[in-house]
Amino acid sequence: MRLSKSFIPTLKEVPAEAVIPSHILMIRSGLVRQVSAGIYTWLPLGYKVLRKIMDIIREEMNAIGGQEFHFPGLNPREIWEQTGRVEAFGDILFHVKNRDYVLAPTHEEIVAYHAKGSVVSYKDMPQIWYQIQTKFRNEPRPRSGVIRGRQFIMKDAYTLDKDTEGLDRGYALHDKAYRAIFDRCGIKYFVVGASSGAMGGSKSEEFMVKSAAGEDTVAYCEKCGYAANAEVAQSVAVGAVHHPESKTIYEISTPDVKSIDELCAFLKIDESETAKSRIYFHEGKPVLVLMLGNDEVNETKLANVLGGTVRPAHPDELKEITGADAGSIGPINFPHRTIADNLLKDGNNLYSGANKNDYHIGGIDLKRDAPQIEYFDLRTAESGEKCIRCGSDLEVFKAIELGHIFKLGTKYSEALGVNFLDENGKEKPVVMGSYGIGVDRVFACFVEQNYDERGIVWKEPLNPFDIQLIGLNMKNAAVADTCERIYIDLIAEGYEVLFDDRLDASAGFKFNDADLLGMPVQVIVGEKNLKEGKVELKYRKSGQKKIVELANLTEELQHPV
RNA sequence: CGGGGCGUAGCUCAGCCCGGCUAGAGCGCUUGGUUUGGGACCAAGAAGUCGCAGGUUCGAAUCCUGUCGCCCCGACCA
Repeated sequence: MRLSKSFIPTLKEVPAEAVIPSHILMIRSGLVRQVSAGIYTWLPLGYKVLRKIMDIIREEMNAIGGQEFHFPGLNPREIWEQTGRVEAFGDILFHVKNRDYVLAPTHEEIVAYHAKGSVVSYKDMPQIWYQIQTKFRNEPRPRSGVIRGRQFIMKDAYTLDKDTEGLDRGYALHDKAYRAIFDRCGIKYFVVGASSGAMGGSKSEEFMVKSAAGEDTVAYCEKCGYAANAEVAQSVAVGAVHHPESKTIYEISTPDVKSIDELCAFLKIDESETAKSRIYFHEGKPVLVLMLGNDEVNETKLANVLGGTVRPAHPDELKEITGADAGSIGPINFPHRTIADNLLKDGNNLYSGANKNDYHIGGIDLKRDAPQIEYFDLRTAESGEKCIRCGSDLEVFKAIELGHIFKLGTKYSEALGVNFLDENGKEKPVVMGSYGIGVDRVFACFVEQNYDERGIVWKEPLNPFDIQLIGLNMKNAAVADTCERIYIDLIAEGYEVLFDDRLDASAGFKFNDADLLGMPVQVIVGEKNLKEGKVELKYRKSGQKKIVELANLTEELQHPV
């Protein structure tokens, strides 16, 4: 393709609305353009790559027996009422104003609609149905370019089975297909077991990519693959020390000491000798939560332990409950339920608040002085702690969700009456699974993982072109003629070539554009080298350059360095 | 929905606090010429109802009110 005739609007300057690298580069290199918040046009070069991603997805979905559909984006609201999801989605669901239609944010309802009355016998199953289609969600805050949009492209698949064993098989097939898809796209990812949230159903796994732009926080062990959402992640951390001699408790005047850091500095002690108190409300009653040192309370774990929901106490409530303000609260003589993190279990000679402003208590032996305490895992795992499975270092970081596979079960088939007759002539609801991939996210994540200060660094197989052919001075007849010949030859060899044939662009301009666009190989034709019958090859990733005989060009291209 | 920021030419921004001649710069664009190995140079030019609406004022990009949009943090997130 000739650059002079292509619509590839590159930008030298960073667009004001973009913040994260992939978003900036996707706009700067003319792949996408924003139309409105969370709404993007895929420009020709970007769409070319997007199609390559979709082709890979198609191949792998077809390989596990998937059949491609194209479901409508516009759905009758009535179907969504039947599963209760108009209410469940709430404001996220787009409603059409002049008809009783909604814009589909996913397609379980439509799949169930088609299955009903058509998939009627156990002999009709299993089925794997999928599509690659635009989805609509009225996100309250679109962000990070195409990573969270109001309109996005999703590959969604659905399995229909007669029993849970069938569902297990379909689920396993998708797990395999997803790994193949992300591997082929050249994306570094990991898999996290997750709760299935509002989708309903039991088991689910998320395919994640590490990224500062991510919306989830996960703990991950590279060594053994242990990965968990930070809300539930466990880790091995050093607990409170049990000294052979337990001191007796004593009160210490600690004027203006409010935090653990200040307490440690004031008493010249280590964090591991302190216990931090937090007051939460659970079912209307206060609960003191005691953590080692500066460990943060994990509210998800706390809620799981107590059952139901919890909320932190307001500052004005603290005084009433404890007799002190935040910073001086402690477990000794605390009149309500007290629970503590496992790391404090054997602690003695600890320091904590005295429930009296500006006073702390030292010499605490929790077993002796607060025997009523119940112990649970309540802390949030942090980087550098050890993996509970293999003991290696655990890393906690932000991640983007690329794909999610769910065992739905019979939620939708029961709601919509999608039943079949089994071997015994007994009527049963179809067992469903649901499997999504954010196609635009695959694109953005690839860019997040493959760029440098000059631009995107494409690699097989997603690269939009194999080669960028650069004619440095196209007004020079020898350069122009040689470029034309190389262009035709390379295409004949089967390469996809982007030919920078612009007449008026200067050399530096073309070099910078080529680096920004990021094709794996640049073939550079300039007067200087051409006089000696040579052209230059530049490999985008390494930056390595090589002057080669024009006659040997195609051969050289077959042996990349 | 809470907090913060921004809206001036295709893009990036200055001007606004402290109202006053004809609203600016760089990049990009058009025309002509010179250039061509790391975002060239010279000359001439086109391009903005200063987001929108109302108000204050002799006078508003600038002050006030409202409204819409965009970005960031948080909440939310199959």
